[in-house]
Amino acid sequence: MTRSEENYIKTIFHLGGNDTTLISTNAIAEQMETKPSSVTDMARKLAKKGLLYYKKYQGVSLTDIGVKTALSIIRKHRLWEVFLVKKLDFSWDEVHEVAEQLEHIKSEKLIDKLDELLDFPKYDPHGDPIPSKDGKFMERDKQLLSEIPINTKGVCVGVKDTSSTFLKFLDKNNIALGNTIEVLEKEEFDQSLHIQMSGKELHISHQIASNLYVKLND
Amino acid sequence: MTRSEENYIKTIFHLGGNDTTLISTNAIAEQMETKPSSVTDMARKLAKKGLLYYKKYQGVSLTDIGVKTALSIIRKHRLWEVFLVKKLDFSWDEVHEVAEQLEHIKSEKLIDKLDELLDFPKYDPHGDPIPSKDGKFMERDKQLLSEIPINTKGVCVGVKDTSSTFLKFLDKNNIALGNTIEVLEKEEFDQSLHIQMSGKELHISHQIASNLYVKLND
DNA sequence: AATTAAATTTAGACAAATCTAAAAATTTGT
DNA sequence: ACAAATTTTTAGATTTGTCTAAATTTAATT
Repeated sequence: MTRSEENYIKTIFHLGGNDTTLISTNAIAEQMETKPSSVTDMARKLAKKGLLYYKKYQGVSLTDIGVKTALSIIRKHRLWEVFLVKKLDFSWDEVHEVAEQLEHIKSEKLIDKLDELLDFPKYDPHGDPIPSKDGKFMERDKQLLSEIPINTKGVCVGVKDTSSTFLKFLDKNNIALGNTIEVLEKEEFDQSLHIQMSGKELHISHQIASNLYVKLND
Repeated sequence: MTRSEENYIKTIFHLGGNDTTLISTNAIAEQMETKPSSVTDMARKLAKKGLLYYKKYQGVSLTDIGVKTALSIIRKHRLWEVFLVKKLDFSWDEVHEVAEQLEHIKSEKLIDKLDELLDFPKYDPHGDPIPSKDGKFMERDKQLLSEIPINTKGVCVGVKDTSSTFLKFLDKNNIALGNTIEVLEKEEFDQSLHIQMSGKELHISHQIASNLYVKLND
């Protein structure tokens, strides 16, 4: 598989192509910052290779092989992200770009050994699950901070927005995965939240709260 | 720089292009398993980019920028090789292929942090020197085992042939970098050697001895 | 249901990197 | 030094992945 083919497969997966829902060429083009006509060409090619189904004018969906391929690429991407953070002291807003390159390195041994070096991590630095060698992964039971009731406590386990600006903002406010958060109060007016975290009280906007995942304490 | 451009620069450097000697397009083509006409095209392109001098029908040599570029790629390649051996338990005959891919990853921070993780190694798993960030490196003072006199002792510090078959052969015979070797006797007939290593006596062919580097004890 | 709007595909072109076959330059051999 | 052999370059074609602009299909609107 070429790098370009891999990027298409990965994008289609992220757009929800793991079930039979058809993904439009337009949606893919937009996500990949390319033109719909280019997507059409590639869709044909990947369909012929058996990685996806392509219905003219309707869109594409991944075949079983396509899904397996996507999970393998995502596994590599997320393992490399863990490596960058845990072994090379990258911050979580710096890893994506480099992992985009590293995910295309072809060596099964490399990725298995990397997995071992990192002690078989289950989640990447943004809280996203890392598929196992055989393509299984557990999506964590989690909710957006903006959607949990007042006076409940949860642990911060992930981010929805993984943009550099958002992650840097979180760093600046000492919001990190693993922190325990309690919702003290919700402002009716702008849906901003008063929360307690690491002993301190904090006021955060709805925009922030709707991009932070927490796992409720059981 | 594209991956292809980087491979050309690296190959030209290895063919001796770090001085003003002109390297023929044929030699480059043979080394890279491509056609001379392809080399001509790329030579033009790289000359226009200022990475090498190209004299029609004469050959190419790297500019200062070209040499710097080559050293940067070689630095990456060798650091990744060390990583694979030291951190991921690859054997020295497995690293080349993967390092060929990893050397093209673009991130200065990545390579600097990797250098740090590995404790700033000076040599790769085959004994070849690793250029520093600013392109300096020390070629070790070494000699081929086949060329040192009888009854001298040396430490095995490198291999000339880095092919998988040769490296596997060395493994099988417990010959590794760092071992102390003493030449006991040379056979006039076939120039094979009787050596002492790790307490044991060994008989090795000229072919082996002329692909092993040793550093004489001082 | 007809027309307009939007999405998608087709057709043709382009850049990068390569190749083959023919032409040109250089080197070699006598 | 001149012809033959070798090396190198040129010219034109190919593949991959992309693009633009035009044509076609599907969806939306009244």
